[in-house]
Amino acid sequence: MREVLDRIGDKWTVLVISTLGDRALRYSDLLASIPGISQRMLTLTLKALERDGLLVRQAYAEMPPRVEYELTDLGRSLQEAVLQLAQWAAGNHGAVASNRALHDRIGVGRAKSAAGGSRPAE
Amino acid sequence: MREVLDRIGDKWTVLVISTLGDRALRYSDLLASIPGISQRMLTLTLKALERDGLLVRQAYAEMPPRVEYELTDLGRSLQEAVLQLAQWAAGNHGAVASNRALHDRIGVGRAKSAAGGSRPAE
DNA sequence: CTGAATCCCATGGGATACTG
DNA sequence: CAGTATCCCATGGGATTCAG
Repeated sequence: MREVLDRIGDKWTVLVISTLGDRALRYSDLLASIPGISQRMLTLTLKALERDGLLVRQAYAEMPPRVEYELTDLGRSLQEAVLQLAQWAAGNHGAVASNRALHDRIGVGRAKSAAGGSRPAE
Repeated sequence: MREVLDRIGDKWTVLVISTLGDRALRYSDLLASIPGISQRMLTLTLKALERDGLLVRQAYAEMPPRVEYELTDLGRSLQEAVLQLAQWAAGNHGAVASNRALHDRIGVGRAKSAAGGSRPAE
């Protein structure tokens, strides 16, 4: 459990995994598709993922050079689990937001049930 | 997607969520059940989770004081998604470890297939 | 285009001590 | 017991620059 967190706990890892669907993407594609990520973080994240066998790096000796990254079967299996979280987020971030707003407005103590705010969507 | 990560991306949040099963736990229980967490981090994490309606805090005016934390329905729905990850970790951390070992030993470039190392378990 | 290397600062988070 | 407050350092990570 602790191990998965040292792997997933890093947000960039999750973003790369979820961005990399079933298709292979180039370095520059990933850089553009993940808003806010820096070259440094993308490179480090890709290396770590390749090291763990979650994705493979394919370099083509062309001009200009082209490098593609693609999830392995192992990586895709992790992606599925990650997608569960994404779906949860999509379905419940509204409830979370309203709970937060209520909690902040009322102050600590009385935020018991925000009109179904604490009930999951899915 | 980015929002879920600012919530899940923090390892302590995930550990608290997964530790808090269907039962309510006291502050000291959580502190003991989550190896490595500090008082500070536990407190901050609990506050954030309560704020978002993922758990409720129940204080009993006794001596000595007792405070229990329990997941809300919303929190439990998130926990299910988190458990998917935990199961993935349990089933595949071996494959990840062998991939990593192979990658480190061989050096970059040739770690193609570690005897099924890149194939998911579940 | 795909990186590697360096600089440097913000913050995450541990240790410790104090309070209700 | 259940926190809160403070100190303080390690690291995460952005910006920038250089290289193949």
